[in-house]
Amino acid sequence: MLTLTPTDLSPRKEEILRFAQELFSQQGYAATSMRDLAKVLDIKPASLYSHYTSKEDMLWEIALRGAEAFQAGLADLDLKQGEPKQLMQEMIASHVAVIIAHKDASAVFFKEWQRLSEPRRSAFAQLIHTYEQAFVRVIERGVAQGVFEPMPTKFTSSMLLAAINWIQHWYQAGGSMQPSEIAQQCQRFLLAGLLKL
Amino acid sequence: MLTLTPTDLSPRKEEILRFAQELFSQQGYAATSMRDLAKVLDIKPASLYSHYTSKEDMLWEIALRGAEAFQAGLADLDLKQGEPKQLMQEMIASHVAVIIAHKDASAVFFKEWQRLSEPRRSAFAQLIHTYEQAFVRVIERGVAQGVFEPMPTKFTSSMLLAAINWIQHWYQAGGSMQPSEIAQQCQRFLLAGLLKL
DNA sequence: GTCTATACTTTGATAGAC
DNA sequence: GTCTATCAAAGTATAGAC
Repeated sequence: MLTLTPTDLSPRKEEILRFAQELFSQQGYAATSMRDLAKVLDIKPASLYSHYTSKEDMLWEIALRGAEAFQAGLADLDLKQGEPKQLMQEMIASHVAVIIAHKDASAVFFKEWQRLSEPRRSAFAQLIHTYEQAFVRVIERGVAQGVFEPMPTKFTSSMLLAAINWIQHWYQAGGSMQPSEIAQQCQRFLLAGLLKL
Repeated sequence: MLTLTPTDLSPRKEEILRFAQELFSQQGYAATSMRDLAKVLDIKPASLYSHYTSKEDMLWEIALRGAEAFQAGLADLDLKQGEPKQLMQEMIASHVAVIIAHKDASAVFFKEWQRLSEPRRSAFAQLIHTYEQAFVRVIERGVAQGVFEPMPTKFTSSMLLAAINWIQHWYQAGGSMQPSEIAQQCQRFLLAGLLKL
């Protein structure tokens, strides 16, 4: 059976995972070798296998942690009852915050999970789908209430998330825009596309 | 010296490139082997080298063709003088049209070019930058004219393009939305984020 | 937890015949 | 333009000592 929640790891495993995340995020999973990873950790490649049984196990662990972070961001929101406009603002803010706080894991959540082999790949696609559905539902509710413009809701929802996801490969801590300003600009730009004129 | 425009290719080279595009787009460049490519072409791996001297040469050729397609889409527009709102609508329509007409090359233009080695990688980054600058300039002009909302123009421009780029990995010919409807929805959603209220 | 040593596989690429 | 045959390098992973 497939476990869909991250595992508690020893400090050393955590440390290795942090470097793995960074490399997978920067160069891509397929283009990152165990030798590359060993080099940045300054150990021999074989030593990695005392901690993880395979490269894919690392990818899987990183992906699960990413998924959990995004889910957790929505956990405090009242997705069923909240007023769509306000709720969507909060969801956007949460999504931005997770990307900034977990930049490397986010890259795996967005892209690199596709390198997982079955059945993990399909299971993970399902986790992503569930997360995205939360956005679709709120947009649907906003349209139904006449607060949002009529629109293809799945299409728009995915486009909105893709717009925010771009922040992942642009953001650098210490850049010219503060996280709060980034979130604000996302809200302004994206809400405008949803709201009725 | 580095040539920055695509080469005229023999029919056979074109055919090989079409399959290479498809695999690079679907699985990623790094995760696609020459053996994979040979298999879909139903030839032996070694035969590929009668046409291309390396795997990276294919990637380079595909990337250049992608860049040319996006550039060409803007060629007929009066980027310097056009009225920003109208112009941006046309630029969005062009960008969408190129993605749909060159789905696989677009994936390379958006992502896989990063696997190029230097100096090609840097040269290509410059091509992309130039293309994106056209969007930035028009947005800047719109803000200056008071037609668009005040905003961080580079940030917004990149976010806007990222939103459209998502279409690349979503679009399937014969899907529920027609290309014209897709372009229309992009224009509606994204222009709203630019225009002054 | 890391090492040395190594097995085995996959990969990009070349040489030369047809 | 494709084949067979082959290589060297790089890849993932294992065994067993310290």
